Amino acid sequence: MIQSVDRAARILHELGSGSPSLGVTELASRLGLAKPTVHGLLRTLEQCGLVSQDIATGRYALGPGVLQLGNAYLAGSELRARSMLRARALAGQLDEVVWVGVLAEAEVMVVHHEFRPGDGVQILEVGATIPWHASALGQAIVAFLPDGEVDGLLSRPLRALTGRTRTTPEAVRKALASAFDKGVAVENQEANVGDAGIAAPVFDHSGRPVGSIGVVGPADRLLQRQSKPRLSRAVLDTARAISRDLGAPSHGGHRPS
Amino acid sequence: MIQSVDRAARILHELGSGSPSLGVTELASRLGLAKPTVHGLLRTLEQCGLVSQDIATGRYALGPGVLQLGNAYLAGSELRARSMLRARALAGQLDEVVWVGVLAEAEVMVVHHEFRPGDGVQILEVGATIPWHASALGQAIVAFLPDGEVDGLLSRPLRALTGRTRTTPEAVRKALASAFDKGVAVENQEANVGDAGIAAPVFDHSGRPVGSIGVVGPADRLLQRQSKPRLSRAVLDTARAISRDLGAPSHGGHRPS
DNA sequence: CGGTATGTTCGACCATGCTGAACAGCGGTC
DNA sequence: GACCGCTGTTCAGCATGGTCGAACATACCG
Repeated sequence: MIQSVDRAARILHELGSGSPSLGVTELASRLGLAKPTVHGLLRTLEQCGLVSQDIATGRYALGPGVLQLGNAYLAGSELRARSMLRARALAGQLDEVVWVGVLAEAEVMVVHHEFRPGDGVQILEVGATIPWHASALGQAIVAFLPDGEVDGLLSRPLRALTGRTRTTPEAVRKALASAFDKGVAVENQEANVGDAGIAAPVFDHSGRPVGSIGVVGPADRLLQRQSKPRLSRAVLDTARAISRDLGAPSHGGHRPS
Repeated sequence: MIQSVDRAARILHELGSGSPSLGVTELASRLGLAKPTVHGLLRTLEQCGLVSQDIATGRYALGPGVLQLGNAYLAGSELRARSMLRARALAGQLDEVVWVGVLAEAEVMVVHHEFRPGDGVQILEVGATIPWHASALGQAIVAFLPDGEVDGLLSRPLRALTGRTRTTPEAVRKALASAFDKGVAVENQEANVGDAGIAAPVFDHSGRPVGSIGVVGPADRLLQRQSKPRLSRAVLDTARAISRDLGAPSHGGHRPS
């Protein structure tokens, strides 16, 4: 581990978590480093375009270079490229919002967002992250990971976001077992009150889950007795098709129908 | 300048420019570094989530952490936050695509994209970059920068993207003078054949241009004799309103009407 | 099976990164 | 206007962390 690169990354992480800008002294305090150390790292990051300084206040913020990298990440994402058309078709077919996500540490991050056709004002959620355990997208991926990785994730704190969020490893394991058995994860108001999600994992050529695709929307609409099976089937079929596009082995990871 | 942080940033830059994934040997060659050096940097970046390795091929690619930072950059952008509603209104009023951009090195980067209402399939361009001199968004910002910064930008190569791209410092200075005089930059098929742009700068509380807002679309529609003055006025008015929202001094930077 | 090219590991060396101390500038208070 | 507190910035000495040559392990190809 190269210490100074790790420190620079932690600075970027701090600048990216909540406060739009931070001062040298504040960053030094948060990271437990000397001010000249932080200052030197910031200057280098600034020269690279990853950070910029507000001249008037002296405070630092993320720079446009990170957006450029984020965009490049999306452009290079094979999962996203291969999902987009099928996600659009799914959104049209089901008349629901469709998201594609990947696991990033203990969260699932949206890499593609297909709007519900005909809806009014919607906010693009690409780049947004949700704790994996509180979302169908996240549960769908983790359910198919190797045991060691699942254990690792379950050993970390499982934060409650609503009153319905499952936060004990036992309860989350149950949800994962169900997702594994059915091939589809269902989440009912664990991330947001009123919202639910249904998602299925997507596998790559090696048979490993690399992401998931799912619908998100009002729980009373998605989890209606007649809707849920239909939505689940459509999501699973789309996930399988994307997996095939990515070269996944037949039934690789997925439950046979 | 901290060398190892700079090297790490250059690795990210290489991974973000074209090829979706690169090997250690290829990166070492491009950067003129030893393979163990690159390997160590990649390992650290991987632990930070900014890079990930394809286990099957051994190659490295940008990781989800960069998308998270890109998203955080957008979330923290005051220019973007204060532009969004006015950009939407402008797109509705003019029935055109509206972009908001910021200068990033020698390019202008789209930080907000408002779709043309009613259009069919559109690609979100947030994060996309265009050479500043070949776009109205870029010219609108640079026209109001201090002379020293303008000179610096003009001393760099001015690449041609179409047959109409102005590439000599003299020609670009003329375009900048016109943008300065009128308060609005107009670009006719310099970035893309068939497309034009009309943009105005946005100023912050210190009176410095921090971005621009403009319309982009087919040249024959935007630059029609009756359209152009109407679009220019609406874009300029919107830019002024956003500048006021950002606390810019009255007529700060903008030309008085 | 041999050759080639890759990613990875190891350890010695020295160049770089780190930090305490000090300074410059700014805003607030009296 | 002087003083104080706090910030970002600079400097130089020192210790450590980063670099890289050499070697190795692995995979692929003919």
